[in-house]
Amino acid sequence: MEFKEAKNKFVQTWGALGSQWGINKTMAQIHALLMVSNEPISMEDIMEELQISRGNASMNLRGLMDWGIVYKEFKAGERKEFFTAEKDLDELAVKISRERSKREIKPTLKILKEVSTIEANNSAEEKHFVDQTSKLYDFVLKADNMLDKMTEFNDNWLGKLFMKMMK
Amino acid sequence: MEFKEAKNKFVQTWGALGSQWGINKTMAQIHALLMVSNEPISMEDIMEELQISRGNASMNLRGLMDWGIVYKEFKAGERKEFFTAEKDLDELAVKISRERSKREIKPTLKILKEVSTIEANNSAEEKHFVDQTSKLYDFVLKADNMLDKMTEFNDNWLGKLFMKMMK
DNA sequence: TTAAACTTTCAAAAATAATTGAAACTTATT
DNA sequence: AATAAGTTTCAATTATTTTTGAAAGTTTAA
Repeated sequence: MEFKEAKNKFVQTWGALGSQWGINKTMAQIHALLMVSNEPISMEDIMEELQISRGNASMNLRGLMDWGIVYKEFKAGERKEFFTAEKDLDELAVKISRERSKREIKPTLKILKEVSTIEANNSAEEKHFVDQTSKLYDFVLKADNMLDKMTEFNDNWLGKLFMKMMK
Repeated sequence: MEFKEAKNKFVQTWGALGSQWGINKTMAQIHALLMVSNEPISMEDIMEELQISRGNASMNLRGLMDWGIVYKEFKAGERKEFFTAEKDLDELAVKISRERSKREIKPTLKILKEVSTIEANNSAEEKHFVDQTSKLYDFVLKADNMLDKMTEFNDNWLGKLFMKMMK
């Protein structure tokens, strides 16, 4: 396989994966492209390489910047903007999990708390509902904390020790 | 908040969350409904409660069973089929992570290996591509293994120790 | 201040994904 | 073997999400 083919395959795969994870295809593709590029890329080049419109490129780049995983760069003497992706994978994982926690897990926890604290009458049905949603609340809270700790301690001794233990 | 309202809120929330994670809304809603129900539910009841068609209910129940998180049950004397969800959350997490690994991570690793092992010429561009995709391969492999180990040891002493360490 | 270079926005169009419903299929009962 | 009870399938429809492209907005430079 030659470079161009490999690069294309990577971008396509990352894009398809994105869809399965609720991220739109183009956004994932742009990210893929920036990840494997050794230098900043202009919007023009992204449009060209992925064959997408200016509007599409603009909106998805904005989206990636909102996630904190793509940055704008300015090149001396150049008028236009260039973009780079966070290339440190540990850092990328931290940012993604922080953001997902903020956007999805925290709001879900709020709802779970609400619905699990209703006054159940003594029917088995209502008791089970309260019981199950409470368990879910605890579980999600635990998972969220764990993920947070794991990313936080990612590359320190504690994390490394854990990796060894789990081998 | 009264029971019916809470239940509805939970089902809606779980459904919305599903979409963000690449699971279709109805599938997530059916799962939610079964999770908080203390007894098996028939397809009729699911259709009624979620106001969906027979075909939709059938296909999404099938999907949930393929994930291994919903089971068919037969009630003595009853002709029709009833459904229950896996209610043990640790078990649910294990099944979901196993399945996602099989469906998404493993195929991705295969591609990453392919594209990261091309013969790079000595341009910085190609070198960076190989380097970055190799790192990505290692990272994804490590994460996949970790998740596997974590769910496997979920409720044994090692897991519990880890939880304590991370507090 | 004007014009050029570039970016953002957003309503309309296109693409994709989910849903319906009725026919085909299965299984159990008489 | 015929019928009834129930389930699955899938082409057509409907709903949702993404993309386009051109107008409006910004910034820089002469």
